[in-house]
Amino acid sequence: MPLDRSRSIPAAQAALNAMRAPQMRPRPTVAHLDADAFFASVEQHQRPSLRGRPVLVGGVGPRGVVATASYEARAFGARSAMPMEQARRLCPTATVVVPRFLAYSAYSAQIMAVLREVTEQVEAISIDEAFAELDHLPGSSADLETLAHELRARAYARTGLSVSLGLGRSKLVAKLASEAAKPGGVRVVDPADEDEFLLALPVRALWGVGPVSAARLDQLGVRTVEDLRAQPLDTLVMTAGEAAGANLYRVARGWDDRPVTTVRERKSAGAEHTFDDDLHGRTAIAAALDAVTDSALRRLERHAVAARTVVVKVRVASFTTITRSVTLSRPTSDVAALRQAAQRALALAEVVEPVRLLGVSFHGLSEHSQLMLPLGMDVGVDDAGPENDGPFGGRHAGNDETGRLAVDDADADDQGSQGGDGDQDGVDATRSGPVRATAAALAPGLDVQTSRDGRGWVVHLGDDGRVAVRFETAATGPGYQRWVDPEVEELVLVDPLGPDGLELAAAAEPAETAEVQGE
DNA sequence: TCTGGGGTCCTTTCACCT
DNA sequence: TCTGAGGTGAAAGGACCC
Repeated sequence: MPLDRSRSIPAAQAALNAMRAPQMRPRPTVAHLDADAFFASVEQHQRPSLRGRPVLVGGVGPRGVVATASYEARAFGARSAMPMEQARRLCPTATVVVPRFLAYSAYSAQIMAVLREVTEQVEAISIDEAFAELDHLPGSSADLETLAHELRARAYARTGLSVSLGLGRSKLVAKLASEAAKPGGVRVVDPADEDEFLLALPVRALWGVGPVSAARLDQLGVRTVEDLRAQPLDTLVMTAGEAAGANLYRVARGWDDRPVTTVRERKSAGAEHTFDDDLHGRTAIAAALDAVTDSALRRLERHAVAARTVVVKVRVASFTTITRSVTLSRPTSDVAALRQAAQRALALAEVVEPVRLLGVSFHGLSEHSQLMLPLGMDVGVDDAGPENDGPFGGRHAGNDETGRLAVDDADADDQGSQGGDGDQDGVDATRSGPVRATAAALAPGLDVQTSRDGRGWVVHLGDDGRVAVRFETAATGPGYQRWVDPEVEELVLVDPLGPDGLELAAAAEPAETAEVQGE
């Protein structure tokens, strides 16, 4: 993790700092925990018939991609971010399911709790990853390694999931160590062994070096961290840019003194959707934008009261992405004003091609909202006035009668949306409490229940409207499968169970860690 | 092969102000 | 009054992460 997301510094300062070695921790007290194939492992834990079998978690629509492949599926070449159709071809025996973020959040919370039992300094960096600072604990590297094994065992006991732990004297090394420990291991890198560990790694292993940077470095003949260390600062800056170049210079030397931070400020919130079929025509695109804006508003209301900038993202059929934004004069929670700003930004994009993706995100988040003044006093990028009916008086269908964002409405609207599973996105998989299943609301992997068989999950949707359901939970062992016709027999969508096999608390707010998507 | 979704951060460009 | 330098903020695009 070479890029310091938490402490942004000006580029020139970064270059200057790059030349100085920081004061490093004396012992490998930074732990990085990473759950192995997290989404797929949760599925295998809750559905015993999937254990030891290839599982693909992701979007099931024609444009879906793989969020996580189980290790069994990886053996066939399936990988994260691969188009689902391609992964299916590589691994025809794989079971494909949509993500269930409510379940993943519950497992994540348990894993994070294991870390918090030994330190308050836990930094969750995604749903399945966290740093922990252990510098308050006495003892040698061997003692810390013993503790890491214990944490691993505790996480397994509590969730049934395998996690890997890396320990180093920096976040950089700890993260790379956990990667080296996978699957299901512990790796402690002592300061004395750091160079040997780092120098052999390919540059692509470093956080912040993606395909583009790796290709540029390759042209310099830089393929390993050892190659990287041989490069002067100015060469790296010319190759990767001011900030990234300075970071590469430091990372190549193992220089990283970033603290483990427990709080992070959210900068934006939004939603986007890739359509199964491209949208044609201004009317259809504008209508679809309203729906995406509503999804984004639901996310916004979970994280902030108001936003100032609305960014619209349009990906057209040729896969070109256009973004346009509208910044209001002040943050607002006025749903109508935010929706309208999104429509204005869309107009600025002057889209002529068919549209495959629409996204809306809100920036300039604020805990406070100010009244929107009517009569064009709210100056945007273009000359359109806010056209609302006065303070909080949105004309459009808002989130409540006042048009304001309802901040107390904890939802989990996007459960199941990862992977772009078309119109099934965030449907009833997300709702608390039983919901009568309809064909449109079902997707492979969702939790269902019948009065006759109890709890199960959707394995397959038949062409005739019937649903193949396997009735099992983590507690039952592998279950039986049978066809259910929802037209004839009551089939109910239910919330997932937690790692303890108990019902999740109704309308539970997903853990903060769950909101960093992906795995 | 045909490319998701939710984010953060960086770089470049431009407008505006002093 | 004109011009340029430098700072700042917004906008847009892109790389990268999980």
